[in-house]
Amino acid sequence: MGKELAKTYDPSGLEDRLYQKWLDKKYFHAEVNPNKKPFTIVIPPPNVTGQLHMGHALDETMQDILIRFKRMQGYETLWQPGTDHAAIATEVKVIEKLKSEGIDKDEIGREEFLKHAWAWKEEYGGKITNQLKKLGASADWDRERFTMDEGCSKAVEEVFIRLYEKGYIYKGPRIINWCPVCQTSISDAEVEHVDQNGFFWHIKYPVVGEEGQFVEIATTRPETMLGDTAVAVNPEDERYQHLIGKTLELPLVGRQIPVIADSYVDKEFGTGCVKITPAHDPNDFEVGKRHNLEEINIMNDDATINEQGGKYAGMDRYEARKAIVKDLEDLGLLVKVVPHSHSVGTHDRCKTTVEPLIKPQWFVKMDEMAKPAIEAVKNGTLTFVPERFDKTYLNWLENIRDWCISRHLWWGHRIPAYYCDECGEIVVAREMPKVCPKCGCTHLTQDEDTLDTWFSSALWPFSTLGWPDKTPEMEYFYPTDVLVTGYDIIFFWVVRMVFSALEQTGTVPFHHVLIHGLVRDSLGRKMSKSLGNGIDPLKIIEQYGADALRLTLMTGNAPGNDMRFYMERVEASRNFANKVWNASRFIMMNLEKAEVPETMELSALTGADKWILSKVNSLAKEVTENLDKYELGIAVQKVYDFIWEEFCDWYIEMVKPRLYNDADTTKAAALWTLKTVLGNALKLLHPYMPFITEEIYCTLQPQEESIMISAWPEFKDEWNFAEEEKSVETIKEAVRGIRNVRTGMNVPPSKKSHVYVVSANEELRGIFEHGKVFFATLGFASEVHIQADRTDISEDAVSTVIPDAVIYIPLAELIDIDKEIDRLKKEEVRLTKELARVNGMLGNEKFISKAPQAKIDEEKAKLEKYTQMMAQVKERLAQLIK
RNA sequence: GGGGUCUUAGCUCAGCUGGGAGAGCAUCUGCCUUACAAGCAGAGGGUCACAGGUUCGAGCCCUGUAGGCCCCACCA
Repeated sequence: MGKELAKTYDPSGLEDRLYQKWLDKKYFHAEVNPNKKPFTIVIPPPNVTGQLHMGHALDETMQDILIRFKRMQGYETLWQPGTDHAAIATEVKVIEKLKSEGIDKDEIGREEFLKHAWAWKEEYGGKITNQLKKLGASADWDRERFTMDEGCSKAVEEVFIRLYEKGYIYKGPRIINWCPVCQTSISDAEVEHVDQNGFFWHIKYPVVGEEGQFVEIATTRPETMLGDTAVAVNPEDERYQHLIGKTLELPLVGRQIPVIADSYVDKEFGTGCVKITPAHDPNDFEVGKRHNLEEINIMNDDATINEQGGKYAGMDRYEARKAIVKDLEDLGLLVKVVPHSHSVGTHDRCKTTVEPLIKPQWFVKMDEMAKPAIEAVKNGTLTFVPERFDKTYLNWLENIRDWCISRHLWWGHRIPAYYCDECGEIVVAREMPKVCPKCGCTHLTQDEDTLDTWFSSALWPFSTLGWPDKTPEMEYFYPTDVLVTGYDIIFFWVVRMVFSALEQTGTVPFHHVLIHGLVRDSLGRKMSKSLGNGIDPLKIIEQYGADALRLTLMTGNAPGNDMRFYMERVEASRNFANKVWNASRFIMMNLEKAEVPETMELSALTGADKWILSKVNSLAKEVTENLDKYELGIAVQKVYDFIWEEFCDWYIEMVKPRLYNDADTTKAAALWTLKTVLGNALKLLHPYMPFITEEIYCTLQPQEESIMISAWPEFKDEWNFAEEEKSVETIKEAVRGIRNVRTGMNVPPSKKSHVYVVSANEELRGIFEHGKVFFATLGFASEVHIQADRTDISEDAVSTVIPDAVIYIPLAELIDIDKEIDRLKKEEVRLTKELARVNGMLGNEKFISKAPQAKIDEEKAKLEKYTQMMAQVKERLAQLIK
């Protein structure tokens, strides 16, 4: 084709073009194909109105790597994409937008509001998926889904009805977490506990009928006293036995409340007397149930005090607190105020302090469904990678409480429950019933609330495949293979998908859960909007390319750990891309100048060719093994090292003399090897760096359509050359020795020197004889002599010792005998240490009797090697010192 | 209160089932060698937090200590 590659790698322009090509060719599209094995991943659906951040970039990159790897291996790979309606987040955004236009949500009403919300979704919904495309994500966009599309909504309805009919969904007044700002209930998982410095207010409640007698309680929330219906003490508490059963007068309110005994009270904490407010505290709620206490709700939905609060009605909860404390103080009932740090529940989205309130809500009963989900991990049907996260999962499930699924929102799946206007009968059904089955009334009203976002995302692995219908996709692609997500979402999502899938489909939704950590900023801080320290993946892509970003995200950190993101690492990745680019450019330049045979007799290859071929062969094996174990970072590190060190720094340099000499009979072999090894290395790199590898691969082999659909390299026995690998390693060691000596003496590359390799080992001399050319090109030798003894070598030659050989470099005018002796003595010290270690091991009877034979043999071989090298060093020293 | 995790080179981090301490960046020394200065060739730099234990052998396993981070939990 003769297409020239630019001198430096420039990803801009190239990436969009290649992505479009892949789309046009439908490479991402998966179809049910009985002739192939399926491999499926469902994307954790990003919020439909969201914006791509580094966390997504990491998550999607990992999935794309696995998908591309499996696709090349010949699997029918489905990466199922889609987005989540993100109930609260989206609703809040829409409300804000309407507000800015002067429109009030409540004025326009539900129907009109939803029109605006859908319009918003249409406008911004495509944004994040387009951003995923910039990353190179090879998801099957033809199958894109949305949690509120028809199919997913049908699945939601189906599950709700099934669970209701089974008795797993119930409605009841319970104390729930209420967000006064978002004006909705939220689940336990959405409550974030934050430590706050508050106060302990000690307050006296007078004992009725006993003038001057008080009970001292301590509270962090004095305003809730308006709803107190008892004071509790521990039944074992000697101090307060006489109080149990007595009646107190609630200050400011005047209500008479009993002193009750309940073991919930901790004798050691506070005063040992606890005010009980069943309507505004989850614990007190439980106590209240046990003692049949009245539940007095003192708050409105916006956390202002209601008419139950008497003179405080209308005040905000914090205003009321101030006023109440002040009034108590005036009455002389405030004993003291003690600073106290405690954890306060806040809404994870808006950070508002949650108000526990009693409200009728819908719940999912968890105890029964949790069991098989626990079992699935315990018996290995479902595994976490890394393994330690199964503890997080199990810990949550084993302590799970019923799941509050109703939300006082409009944007979401409306609860399919209908109430009879006459008798209040609840009917759960797919459609509004015509008549009430109980009283025959024809007026029913649908429940106003919608479902928790996670209720629909819990069904995502199968709702996207067509469930509850028995679709071919469900048959073929389900259960999915692996779920990739962050550890921060195990409770919210992973757990709920697992128990939902087990309940509805009878199987786990995926076999493995690959967990990753958070991407932090360079100082280790969480990237956040409020800190303004977020790094925009799209900006990085624009500047350095998606490949560089992807490589950065995949290197330098262990699975499941958080990583720090800093620009130096992106630059390092970009530099690697450039390295790959230039090596390929070099190879293509040479390929243009000569004919390269399609196939090559392996016997025509030189030792160096066989060495690198053998290396890339075992690399393919290792990388495949690592990828199979989800060791994505280790795998790419190996490819990186191979390409940069072995292939570029050694093989390409070794092969240059052959390329520059048209008379060289092995030139074709060199070209064939360069092309073959590069091709395989590119394939191994492709899942990580899809764009650059595609561009090079198709330029290198214009007859190939795409690297994406090329076959993944497999280990081949006939490419395994153990002997050549060893020989080349020996030569490399010798060359390194020569370079070392020369650099140590500040000899510039321009100054060539003779090199004498002296070895009594005939086989070794043979190897060096073959490697002569490498001493010349890589070791700056003008002449190379391989010989069995020191004949013709001047006394003042510099030397270096390698196993079974000594290399001499005569540099008479440069030699500094003292420096030379120093270097040899350093080597002597090193060898002495090594010998001591090896002798220590081999001299230890217990080592000999207990260590594996292979290890013993290894150490014996080392002993021999070091002994021999030591003899050479000593001999050389003797020559110099005499 | 429970659980998890971390402490390894100046910085950021790897180190798979225990068998001679690694990378990137930074630093120092040479090189504009016709693929690449976003590069090449070298060098320096670590009692692997501390204390015990198991083992022939521990950065890796066990126990404890100190410090950091995270998650869960109803201390009013």
